[in-house]
Amino acid sequence: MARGKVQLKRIENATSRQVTFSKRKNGLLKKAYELSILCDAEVAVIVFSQKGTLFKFASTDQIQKTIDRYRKNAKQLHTDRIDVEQSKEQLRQESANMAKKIEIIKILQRKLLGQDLDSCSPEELHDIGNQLEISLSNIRARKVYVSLKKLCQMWQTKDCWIALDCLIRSSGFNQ
Amino acid sequence: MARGKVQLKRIENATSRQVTFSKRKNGLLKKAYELSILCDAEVAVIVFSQKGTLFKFASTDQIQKTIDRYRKNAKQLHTDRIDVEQSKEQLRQESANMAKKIEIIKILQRKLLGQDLDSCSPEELHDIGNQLEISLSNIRARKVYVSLKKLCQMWQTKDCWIALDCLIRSSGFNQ
DNA sequence: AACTATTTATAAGA
DNA sequence: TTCTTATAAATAGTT
Repeated sequence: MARGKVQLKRIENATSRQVTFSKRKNGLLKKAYELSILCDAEVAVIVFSQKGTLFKFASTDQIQKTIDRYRKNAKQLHTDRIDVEQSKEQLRQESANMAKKIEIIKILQRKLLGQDLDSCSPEELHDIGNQLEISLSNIRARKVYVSLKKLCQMWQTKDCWIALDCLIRSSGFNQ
Repeated sequence: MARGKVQLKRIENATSRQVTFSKRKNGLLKKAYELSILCDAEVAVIVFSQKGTLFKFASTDQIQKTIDRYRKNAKQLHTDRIDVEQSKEQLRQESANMAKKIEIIKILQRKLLGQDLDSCSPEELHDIGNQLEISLSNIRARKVYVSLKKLCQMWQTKDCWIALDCLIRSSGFNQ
């Protein structure tokens, strides 16, 4: 813009380029500042020199923060996203595992309920049958225990005749 | 910068301010472009008009991406985060629900296995006992079916004597 | 949106 | 780097 028009292309001479960078960089930042003041606009300018030095201008705190985020480098934001995705993936995996677990439990459940037995091998039929026998005997034992407990309580409260009646009935029906 | 020096302060006249904004904004972006070309620098400029319209310049892809993030506007980023948190929360809820489901199933399972019966009411004991009886009779029926099927196959393959032997044994032991 | 008088920015030289 | 200065660019006020 002075002493000769300049071609819009990379300045080959390194020194010249450095000088021009310094001048124009300052000009750009000044212009940005003026624009923000005169027109009450929110302006942010980020300039990296070839060496990697950062120059910046920001008119407000809010954009300043955003620029700070830039300064921390895009990688940080990227990393954050990856972290979020990973934790979501983890949760998805947990869900999937639980779903499998539920399936497995349900398959056994159905067999214990006497369903889907055609998918059982003879050995499995045998094992489940045994387990059910054990379960049933536990159930029966528990019933006897519950009945006797009730009976004892009644006996203690002197409801002798009612207790005796219960004893007779439970031996006949409940078991 | 022409027809009178300008005071570096907010232009009060709204129209004037708008016009100046438009002109200087273009000038700023042009300068940024020139700087990036002439000096091979990485330049990004972000300008928000008073209305909130965004104008930007970026010399490279890498900063372009960062500027795109700006363009989404801080609110958008915030919204994205909320969305992410919500979907994570959803997954957490699903997991929690599945965990509950597993617990409920397991409680019944344990009872079907004849465990934890002391937590059962007499009615529940009765129901589970009935269910187990049903399960057992299904198991027995299945065993009979499997045995008979095997027997029929043997009969068809003319293994008469073996079949007969099995029949005798299964009636004695397997059932 | 165009014009243009001036101010500003800056390329080249010192 | 900084200063100088001729000249290119930008732009404030006007049309």
